[in-house]
Amino acid sequence: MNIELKHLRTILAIHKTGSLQRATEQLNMTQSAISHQLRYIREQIGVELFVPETRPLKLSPEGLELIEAAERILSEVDKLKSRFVDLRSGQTGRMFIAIECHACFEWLFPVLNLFRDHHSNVDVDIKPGLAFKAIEALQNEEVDLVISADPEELAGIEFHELFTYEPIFIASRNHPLSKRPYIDAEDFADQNIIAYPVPKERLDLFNLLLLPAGIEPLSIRQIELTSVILLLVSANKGVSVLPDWVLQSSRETDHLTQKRLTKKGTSRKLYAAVRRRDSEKLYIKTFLSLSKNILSRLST
Amino acid sequence: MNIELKHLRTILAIHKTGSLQRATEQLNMTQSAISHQLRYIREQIGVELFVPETRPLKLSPEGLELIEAAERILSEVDKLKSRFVDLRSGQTGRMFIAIECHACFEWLFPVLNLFRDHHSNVDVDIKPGLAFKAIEALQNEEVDLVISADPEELAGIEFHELFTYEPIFIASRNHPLSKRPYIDAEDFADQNIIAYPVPKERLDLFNLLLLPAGIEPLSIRQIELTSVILLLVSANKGVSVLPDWVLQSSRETDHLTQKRLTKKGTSRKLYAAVRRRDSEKLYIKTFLSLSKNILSRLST
DNA sequence: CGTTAATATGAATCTAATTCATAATTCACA
DNA sequence: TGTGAATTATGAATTAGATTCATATTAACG
Repeated sequence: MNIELKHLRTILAIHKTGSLQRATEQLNMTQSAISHQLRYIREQIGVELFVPETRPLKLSPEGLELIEAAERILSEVDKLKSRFVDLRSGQTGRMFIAIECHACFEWLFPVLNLFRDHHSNVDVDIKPGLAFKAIEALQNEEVDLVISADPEELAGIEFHELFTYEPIFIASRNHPLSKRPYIDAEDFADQNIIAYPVPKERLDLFNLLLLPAGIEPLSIRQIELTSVILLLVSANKGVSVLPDWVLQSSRETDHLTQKRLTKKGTSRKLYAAVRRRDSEKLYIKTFLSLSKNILSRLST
Repeated sequence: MNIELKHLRTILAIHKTGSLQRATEQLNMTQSAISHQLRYIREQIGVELFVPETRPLKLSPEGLELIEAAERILSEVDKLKSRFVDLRSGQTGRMFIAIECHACFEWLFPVLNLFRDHHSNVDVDIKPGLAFKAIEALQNEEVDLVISADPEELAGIEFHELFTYEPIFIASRNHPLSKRPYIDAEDFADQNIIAYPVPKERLDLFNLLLLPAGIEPLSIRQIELTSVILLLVSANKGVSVLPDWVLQSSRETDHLTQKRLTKKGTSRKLYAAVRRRDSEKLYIKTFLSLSKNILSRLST
């Protein structure tokens, strides 16, 4: 027995209009086509759906059952369709975020709070623990957006620039380096560094200064939470380098000095990577736009 | 956007087998056909269902949603299909009964009680008030079975003989006619008749005797309920003619005499009319067979 | 990195749905 | 009841669309 949705729609149209003739308008088919189809359906299900030789067409009890089931099924299908229309247009969807950049929680949470006001239908989550494989996870569709500082050329992936920030040296007010106008690579040679627990090459300090200069600090202490890093630095247990936005938005900077790295200062850019296919989605655009403006919001 | 059940089945098969190649077995199609279909579906819904360039094929979040909906929809369709298989085979269905014959309640209820044991899935009802238009209602599919004493040749309608019965004259023990060995048409000329409230031509007494003989009784009193007729006859308010089975199964016959109509007695047959299309249905067959045997059951 | 297995693609083929033309029914109204 | 108008059914011709075949392309795994 082969039934297709097309057949259910035909039966429904015949029933609603009361005749094959009038159903032609709804279905955009000739009366003949409808008649042929009706016969096919009758053969398939083997049960008379309409009382024969009556006009207007009257449903048999079996036909009535079919109509009821057909309405249920078709409405379910319509729901599915409109769901996909929404998905396609970005009215709704999933936005799982991977962050390569450890400090990014600081601005990401405020962004997501704003985001929720615009797109409460979008299923948002932050997937930690993907730090290194984040872009791979994006290609795999395990996540839908990656915050990264290292854009690459990849098929199907787009990197959108979010904002530029400056990595800033911090130390206790009592620290010897707090006298300097700025900090250079060599200054770290005898320092205890406090940093996020990620490979060196992904820390701005190493990336921009120490690795190019070939300088190794005295020690590196790895700390997960930004506020703990600030605490330890305040207590003069070491020095650190954090993005300027972290220091702007934190309330625990009273006992700290902040210095530029190198005389001219340094800068890095943050990017959001998404699959090209997703980049037109409304909620992705919203997210990008909110992210680009978040720093000015945080500083006010 | 055009989606058919076929497409849902294809997606489901691909997902379950994990590859187009293996889905060929389930779907009985070539890999090429499946690939073409998959592309068509993608175009229709405009959303990537599988993560591209991965093997084994992995569902995208949207694809997962589709699968879940597809399973719901297809299971609903399967339910509908098996419903029709049942309907066609007569495992289930509707059996609305119209009775032209007023006294038939007497044996119909016992039959339906037995019937329920065999076909609890069948929706049974007795539709009163259709007395005259019963066969028409059968053609209209308002009812599915008619108990009738007057078979006709009608397209699409079959009359199945149930049993033969004898219309019997009853009167009070004190009634003058109770002395007679049998009753003839002329005997009714000065009698008060008690009968069901139906047109004369549908009463056995008139049908068989009085109309052919051109005899009019003194009066006719119309009474709905069989037990009330028996009561009135017992009380000598008039005489009546009832089918033999009524008298056999009744407990209120003590004060009555029963006489044959005419010396040789009379007989009538009862039929069940059904639409030809329904006559192969299991439950219809069961009903016919139970009805044919009901009289012997009642008399024991 | 090459070999193997799987998927995608284009053209050809084939199936099945639709239309066209027309016959057969049914309905309404005289 | 019969007659004309409207509706449905049917068969053949056409068309659309689904499937296959042959083959190119792409991933997977040693």
